[in-house]
Amino acid sequence: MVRWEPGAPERLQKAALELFATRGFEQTTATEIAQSVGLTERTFFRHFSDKREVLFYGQQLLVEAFLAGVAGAPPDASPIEIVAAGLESAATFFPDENRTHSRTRQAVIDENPALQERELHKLATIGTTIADALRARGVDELAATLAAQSGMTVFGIAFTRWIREGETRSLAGIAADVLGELVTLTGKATRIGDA
Amino acid sequence: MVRWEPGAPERLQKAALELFATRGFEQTTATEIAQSVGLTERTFFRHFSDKREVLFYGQQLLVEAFLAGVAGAPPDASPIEIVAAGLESAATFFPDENRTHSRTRQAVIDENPALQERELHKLATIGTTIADALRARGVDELAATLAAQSGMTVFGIAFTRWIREGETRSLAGIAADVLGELVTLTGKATRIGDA
DNA sequence: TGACTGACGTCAGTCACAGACATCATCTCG
DNA sequence: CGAGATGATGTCTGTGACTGACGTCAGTCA
Repeated sequence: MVRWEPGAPERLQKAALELFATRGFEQTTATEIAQSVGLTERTFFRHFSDKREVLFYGQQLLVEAFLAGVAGAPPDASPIEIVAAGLESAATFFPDENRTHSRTRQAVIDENPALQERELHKLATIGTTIADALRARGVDELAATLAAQSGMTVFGIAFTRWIREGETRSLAGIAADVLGELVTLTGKATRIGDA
Repeated sequence: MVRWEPGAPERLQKAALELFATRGFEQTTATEIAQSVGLTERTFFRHFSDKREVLFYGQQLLVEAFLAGVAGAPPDASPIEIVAAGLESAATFFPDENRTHSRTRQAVIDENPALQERELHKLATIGTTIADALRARGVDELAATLAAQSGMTVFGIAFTRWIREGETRSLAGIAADVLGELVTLTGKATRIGDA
């Protein structure tokens, strides 16, 4: 006989997404989420630092996937190539079966500025972590920051496209294309940095 | 005989920055800010949609400066070159006399995640606006988004460096350098997008 | 068996924000 | 010149996000 149902964070996360998707983020209170899975508001805030965080549970795994890709890049790879390796590795965290779920989640985020802020902050934090990893590999400060943040830009754009209705390509494939486009784009800046 | 002192938003903004800088953002209540300039909490929230927003008052002018630069770019300029023009124009909004003030403000933001979130969201919003402007010039969707977001990345990095203790170069100069470095970096991605 | 721990509940409090309504100097127009 | 419109403000009141302090109790382990 167990005292509580196990997996409180997961149950809260699932219930929260469902409620947010139907009623909207602001129209859903933390108390409602907690009660819908037989818990109290206080317990909700023990698992998640704030109401928004429940939607971002598990992001640490994405960071680790990214870093694993960075670590696996060949020693002579350029910063952008290292980031490309990170992107490819991170993309494995979003298999095509997750597309529908990701779409639902993103729809909720896209409807609420507060959630967009949190998402951007998460991406920026990952970018900082990647930049640290690049620096640890000997990349200089500016190049590391630029490459890492550009990688986050590419990831964000690729993810948005991966989510699109009718899209069938894998996230990794899209990310590679977007990164390629970035390279092409900057290559056309003939009047800048052509040193 | 006037009923109220004029310039309520400006007075609130000034007082808020001072209080945030001394006591910290979270340790300062909206009521305190308002009372310090002889107003009430309710009036504070009439001028600013939330407590964080008081630090971002006037960002619209930055957007307009950016857009003016974009509009002034030659018709045959590449997306990156257009963004470069926008950056140069936007940089004029931060003359060197403002360095100390910007430094103080940024120190407050850097200490609080909630403020960082707002800042990132503002930057992203500007990026979206620039992307729209690029698309209006005929740049395709992906290139416009990539160029605009990259521009925001460059702006952010350049601004951080402009703020650094001991830095004497202008923001425009630093931004041009950072953009050049981005072009150089992506040019080294020999295994990617070399189509 | 008894102390200990971990996950939870209860209670009370602070503060960010928002709606409704009153106030009053200034402005507008007949 | 006087009545009503206007706009920025104050007052009052409520909700919901979060927090600290404390109590509870099943399972663990010495």
